[in-house]
Amino acid sequence: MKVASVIIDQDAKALDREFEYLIPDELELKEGERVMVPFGARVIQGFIVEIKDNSSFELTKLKSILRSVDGFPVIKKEMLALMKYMADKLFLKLASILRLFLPSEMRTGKVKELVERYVSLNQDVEIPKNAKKQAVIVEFLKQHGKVKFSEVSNEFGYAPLSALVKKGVVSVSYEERKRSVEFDKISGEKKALTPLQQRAVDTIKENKTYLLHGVTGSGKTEVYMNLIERELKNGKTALMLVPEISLTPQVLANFKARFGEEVALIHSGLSAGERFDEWRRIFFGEAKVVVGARSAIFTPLENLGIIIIDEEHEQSYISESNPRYDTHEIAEFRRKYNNSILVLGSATPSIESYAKALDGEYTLVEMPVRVNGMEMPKIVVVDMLNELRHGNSEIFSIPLLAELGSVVERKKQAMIFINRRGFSSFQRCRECGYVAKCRDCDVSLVYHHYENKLKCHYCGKRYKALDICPSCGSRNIKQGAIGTERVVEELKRFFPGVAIFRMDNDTTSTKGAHRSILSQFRETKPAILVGTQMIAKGHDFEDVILVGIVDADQSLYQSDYRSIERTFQLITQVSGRAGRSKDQGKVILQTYSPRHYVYHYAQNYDFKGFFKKEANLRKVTNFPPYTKVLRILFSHEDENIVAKEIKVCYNNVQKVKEKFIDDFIYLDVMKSPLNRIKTKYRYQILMRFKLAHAEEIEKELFACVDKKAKSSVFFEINPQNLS
DNA sequence: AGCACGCCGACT
DNA sequence: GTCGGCGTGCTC
Repeated sequence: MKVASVIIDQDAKALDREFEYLIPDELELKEGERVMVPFGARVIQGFIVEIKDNSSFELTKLKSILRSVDGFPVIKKEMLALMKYMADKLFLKLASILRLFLPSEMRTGKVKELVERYVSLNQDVEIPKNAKKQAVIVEFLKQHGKVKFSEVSNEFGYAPLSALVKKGVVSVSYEERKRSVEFDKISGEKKALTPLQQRAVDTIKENKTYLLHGVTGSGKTEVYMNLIERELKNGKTALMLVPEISLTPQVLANFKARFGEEVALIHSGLSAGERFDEWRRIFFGEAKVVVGARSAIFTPLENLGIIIIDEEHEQSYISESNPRYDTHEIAEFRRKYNNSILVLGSATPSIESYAKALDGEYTLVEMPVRVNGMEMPKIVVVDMLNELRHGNSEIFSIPLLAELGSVVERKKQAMIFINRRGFSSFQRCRECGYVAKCRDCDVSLVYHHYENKLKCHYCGKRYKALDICPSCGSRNIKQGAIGTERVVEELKRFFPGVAIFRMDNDTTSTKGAHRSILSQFRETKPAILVGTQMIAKGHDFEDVILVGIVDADQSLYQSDYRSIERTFQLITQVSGRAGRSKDQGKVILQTYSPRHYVYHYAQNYDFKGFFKKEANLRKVTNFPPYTKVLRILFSHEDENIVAKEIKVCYNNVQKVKEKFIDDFIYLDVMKSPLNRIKTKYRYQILMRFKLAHAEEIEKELFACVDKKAKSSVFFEINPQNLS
C-alpha cells in the first residue's frame, strides 16, 4: 500500500511537519490533493505533499486517508516545489504557505460554484389534453432547446414544469455560471510603439530578469502589453503584478479591452465569489493573462511565459503581515521553474534592484524619454524654516498659497499630498504632556476630526476624543503633526467655495468610493484633491497643473535605512501627477531640511545621481543591499514568557555570531519599539551581517528557535520597518 | 489548533 | 465521595 505525507491544514507551530497516512486501495490520490484525514480525535483537512512506498513511521500505527476533498490536485507541482523553497528560506509554517496558494474561499467552503438549473426536452410524448400549460412548455422547449429552469417556471408556472420533470418528459441539467467581473468599457486600440519602446520589446526575450527603468510617461505599460501579446502568440501565459493602490478601474479596463476574456483580474475589490471564480478560470487554463496585486504571484498559471512586476520598488510587494515574503523572490523562483522572462519595471527602481542591474545580475533596459516629449514638471523646494522666520506659521507656505490661488483663478486643478491620514497625529496635554495611547497597543492614538474620535491605527480600536486631560485635568489640549483631514480644513479656510476632495484610507474604505472620488474630481474645476500615497499613482488628469507636497520630510526621518530612498521615489511619483497637462506643471515641495541631498536629486529628476550617492552611503555604513538586516520577533500575551523565550534564542544566536564573527556587524536583543500590539508583548533580536555567508547564517538562525516556544516567532529579512 | 488526560479545589 | 477547573502533551 502507498503512503502519503500529509500537511495538516492548521496554522500551529506544533503541527508544522508532515504526517503520514495510508492510501486505501480504492482511492486514487495524487500529490497536491486536498484530503480529509483522521487526526487525533477529529477529522480535519490536509494536503498530500508526497506519495511514497514506505513510511518512516511505524506502519501499524498509520491511519488511512478518508477521502479526497476536490477529486483532483489543487496544488500543482510547481507550487509544491515553491512551498519547499519558501519553507526552507523564509521560516514559514508549511500550512500557512499552502494557504497562500488557494483563494481563502476554498478553505472556508462558504463560496461554492454558482450552479444554474436548466431544463430541456427529453422525450416527445403525448401530453394529456387537459394539461394545457404543460403542452405550452413542451412547445416552448421544442423551439428553444435548453432554457433556464427559473425562466420557464416564472413564465409558465412551477407546477406544470415540475410535473413534466416528474414524468421524465423534461430533463434537468446543472451548469455552472461564472460571476462576471465588472469593468469600465473602453476600446482596446493598440498604439504604435516608439522606437524606444520597440527596442525594449525586442531586447526583453530571454529567460532572464530585466530591470526596465523608464521615466514617468515613457510608456512602460504599452511595452508590457506588447510583451504579453507576444507570449500569448507563442502559446504561453502571462502574469502581471501591479501595486494594489494602482489597480484602478482604468488599469483593469485597459487590460480587459486588450485581452478580453483571456484576462483574469485579482484585486481586493472582488467579492469572495468573484475571486474564487477568477482563480478557477486560471487554474483550469481558461484565463491566460493574470493582472493582480501582490498575492497574484501565487496564481496557478501554467506554461508561464512572462512575469511582470510593475512599480517594482513599491514596498507593498513585501508582505508585512504573516506569512511574510518578498514578491521578487517568489517571481524569481517561478521564472526559473518555468524558464520564463521576468521584468521589473519602475521609474524609480529600488536601490537593491538597480544595484543588481549594475552588477549584471539583472539586465538593464532603459527608456529615458517621455512618449509625448514633454518636460517633467518643475519642482520648487520651499524652506519652511524660512517661512517661519518671516512670520508664517501656517501649514502652507506663501509660494504654495500663491500657486493654489492661481490654479483656482484659472479654473484648473491641484493635488495636495500629505502622508498621514486623520486630522493630526495625536492629542497632547499642554500642561503635563499627557498623550493618549491605545490600551492594547503601545502607540499614540490618532485624532480623527470628522468622527471626533481617537483611533488606533494598529488595531483599529476607537476612543473618545480628549477634551480634558485624564492625567492632570487641564483643558489645554494640543494637536500634533497634521494629517489629510486637517489640510482639507485649512484649505477650506483659505479657499472658501472651492471644491476640495479627500482621498485616503478613511474615505475609500467602501466599495467604489475610490472611483467615485476620482470621477467627481475629474469633473470639477477648479478643484483640489488632498490625499495620501493613494493619489500618487497613475491617475492622469489633464488639468492638474500643480502638486503640493505639504511635508516632504515626513517620510525622511523614520529610523529606517530605506527612508531616504522612499522619499525620493515618493517625490518623483507625486510630481508625475502634474506632468500630464499641456502647460508645464509645477510642484511645490515644502521641507524643513531643504539642503538634504535627496531634494537636490529629486528636483533634477536625477535618478542615477541619487543612486550613486545613496548606494555609496549604504556601502560605507554597511546597510543593504550590501549587507542583510534580520529581525527575529517574538510575541506573546505574557510578557514574562516572551522575555524568557527570546533570551534562550538570543543565547543561541550569539553562538552563531561567534562562528561567523567576521560577518556580523551588529547584534542585539531588545523590546520592540511598539512593545505591545493587540494585547501581545513584542521583543526582538536585531542583527546585521555581510552577504558572503548569508545563507548559511540564516539556516543556523532558524535552528536557534526552540520549536516548543509558546511565543509566535517571525523572521524578517530586510524589514520595511522595525516597529 | 483542539482535544484527552490528569491532578487539585468546592460542592450535592 | 464526585464534578469540573484548566495546565500539559499529543496528534501519523
